[in-house]
Amino acid sequence: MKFEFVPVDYDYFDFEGRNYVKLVGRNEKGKKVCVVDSYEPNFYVILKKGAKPDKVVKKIEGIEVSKASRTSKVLKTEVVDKKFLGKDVKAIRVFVTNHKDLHDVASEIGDMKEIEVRREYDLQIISKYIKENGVDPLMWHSVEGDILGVDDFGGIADAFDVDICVGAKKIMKLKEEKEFKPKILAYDIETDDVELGKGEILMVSLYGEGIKKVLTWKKCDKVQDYVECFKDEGEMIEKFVEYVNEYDPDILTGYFSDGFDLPYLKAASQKNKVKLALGVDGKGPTFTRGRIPSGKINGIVHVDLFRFVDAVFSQYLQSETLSLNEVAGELVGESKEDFDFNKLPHMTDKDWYSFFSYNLQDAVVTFKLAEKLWPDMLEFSKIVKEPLFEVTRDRMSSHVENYLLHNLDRFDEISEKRPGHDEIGRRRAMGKYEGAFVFEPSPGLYDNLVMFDFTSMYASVIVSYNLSKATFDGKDFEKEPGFFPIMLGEIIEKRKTHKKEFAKNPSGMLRARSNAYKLLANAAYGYQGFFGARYYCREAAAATAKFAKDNILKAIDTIEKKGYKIIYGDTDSIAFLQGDKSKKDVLKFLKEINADLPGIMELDLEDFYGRGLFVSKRGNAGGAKKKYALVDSKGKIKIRGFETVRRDWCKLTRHLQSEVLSKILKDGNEKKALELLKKILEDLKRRKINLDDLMMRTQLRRPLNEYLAEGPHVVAARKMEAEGIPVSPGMVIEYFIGEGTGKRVGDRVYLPEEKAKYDMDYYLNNQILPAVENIFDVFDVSVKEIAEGEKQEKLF
DNA sequence: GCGGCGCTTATACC
DNA sequence: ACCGGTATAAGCGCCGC
Repeated sequence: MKFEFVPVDYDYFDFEGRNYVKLVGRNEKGKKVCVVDSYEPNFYVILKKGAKPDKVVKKIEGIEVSKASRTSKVLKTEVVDKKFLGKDVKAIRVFVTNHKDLHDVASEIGDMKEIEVRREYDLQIISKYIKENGVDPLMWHSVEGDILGVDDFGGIADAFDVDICVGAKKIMKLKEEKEFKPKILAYDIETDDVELGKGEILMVSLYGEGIKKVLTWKKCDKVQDYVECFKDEGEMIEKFVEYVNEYDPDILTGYFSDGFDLPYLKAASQKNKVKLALGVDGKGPTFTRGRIPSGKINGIVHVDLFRFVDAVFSQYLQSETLSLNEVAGELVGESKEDFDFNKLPHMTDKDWYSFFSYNLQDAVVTFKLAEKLWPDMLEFSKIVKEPLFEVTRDRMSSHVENYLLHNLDRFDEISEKRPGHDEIGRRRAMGKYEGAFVFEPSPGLYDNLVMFDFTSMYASVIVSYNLSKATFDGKDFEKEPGFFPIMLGEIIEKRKTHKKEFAKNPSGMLRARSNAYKLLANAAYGYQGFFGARYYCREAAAATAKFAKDNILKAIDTIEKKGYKIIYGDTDSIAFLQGDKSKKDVLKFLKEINADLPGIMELDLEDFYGRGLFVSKRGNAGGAKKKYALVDSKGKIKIRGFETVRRDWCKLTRHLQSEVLSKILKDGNEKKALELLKKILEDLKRRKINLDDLMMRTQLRRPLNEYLAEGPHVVAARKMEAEGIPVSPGMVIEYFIGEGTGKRVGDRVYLPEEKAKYDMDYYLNNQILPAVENIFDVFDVSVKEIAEGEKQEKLF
């Protein structure tokens, strides 16, 4: 039979000692299809320059490796002309019966004087399959094959709960790009104890197209039509499984579900002795080990949206935490409902109804977030050619590496290996190299600023100067363009093209595509300096930073020589005074600068700004770097580095400072800002400030026992633990400073629920004054004196 | 008991 | 451990007096 097919989930299995890849996806009719394809595991033995392959081939062909469960042997060899790190090499491609034994066979070959290195025995089988067979994730293919019968592959067709199971004869990518819309199902659980296995699952919500349910066993009124009630936890879980199977999703998604919902469900199903048969194989989820366990379900892609957001988007989001509420609020404009978990021990009927509603809303929000992020997941998957499961969990370094890996064949390149433990140790011990240039500004309020910035500076430096592992000869970087800079150049080019297309014809797909290329370009520099990278090259990373620095310094010099006054600059941006020049003059000058820039490097106009404020460092006379505020021609204010944008300062401070900056930038003087400050000082002293505005929020970044210094947030976290609230790394700890006698700030730490008077002096001297002091200093206004004055007035 | 200072820690910028 | 270096600043904790 022949049909169209889009692979969504990739897996492999062994049959009679050989590897087969199992693809699960949809056909053109929307049916769930499993396609079994054969795969020939192989790796390369790269020969030394001038070495003859014959002797090596002979040794290799006789190799057999016996393990407890199977014997793996070399099936065939091919002598091939390839490239390795840009150099022509002769290599022997070694085909082995089982992928899992590649490493052992490679070791068995051992060191022969003819052999330079062995490579590609350390790649994932699925990655190699995609790379060699070209069956790319989420792309439409035409498949020719036979429906599998009960006798094929030990009867796997029967074991899989899919519409059709086919043994592939031929799989070809379709020429035209066709849309694929996955069936997404979102879920969320609520428990009475957040610690895994300790509590019970009170309810499970499901939300997708045509499904909207809360399953529970706690409260059986038929008040909300979407609530279904069951006899116990086990029965509820069984029904959850049934609904998932019935809905037959491509994607089952949760938020933090790798770390919470799915493992909790698994533990609860074991406790209740019910099957969590979510997979098409009728089996429960498995958890791959790693820093964070990943929950895998056979034939369905389990997507933990938190992982994807955390790994790929977090640095570009405004959200101060990656909670579902904040992230969904920012990305889909929808937020969660409120529920007070303190009510749990004594729930009224009404409390239960609002709890159900809350639980449902979480699944709804998760579903909407999944729909919103779908174009991004899809594009990342298509671009780096890795399955959805991996793509939604990989960090940017892996994305860069996968992009390289899946494009190596165009360059005839054999893949470099992953660094081993010792190599990683050596790389990490190397220490830092010199990085970016930051211009020290003179504190002051400036009118009419121009900001230039280099587009994708580090990436364009890598391309323009050909900086990479394969183009480094130990001393200099070669002229002949290497595959890394070439690919990066393509990435930058594609980003440009898709950005333009998007501007002309906006769509979620184009936005996501353009964005994915942008993120890849931005991560390429860090990748070469990352100790875990296959194509790690410290010299390339250091040279990138150095050439970037040379270029910004040269541009600054050019701009200065033209008669402009430089105000600020950081890494790839330069701010200077427009002076008496017209915007047209500035743009003409920009063109002149661009004409002299090397390679693909490009200086761009970032914007014109009406005013800009720069302050001094605390205690020191020098100008503070990475701290400034600008206002553009539309009156939009851009604040960088100030306490306003730091989540570890209380709201009162942040709001006040933001208002102060805004007034100063808009009015051009400090008068109104000063009035505002006085009002807040007054409110603070009259104890009129809301406690919520005084809450401090600091992230716990390691387990409590690993702290050498006990900062206020660590004290707060210990208090929480003492009260039975579990704390863990990553949590944002909330507390306020109240009155007390202790010497340390930490001695006066109170949790939000604790009853205490706020420490007026602390909030005055450690929050408000420090945040506005340097700003008013620019106008020679001493806020210390003003605060003192207020005190005097009050006394009299 | 207190001020100074180095160190630890969190968070931001690009 | 899961992309890099540069920078600000608070608060702890130890030292010397």
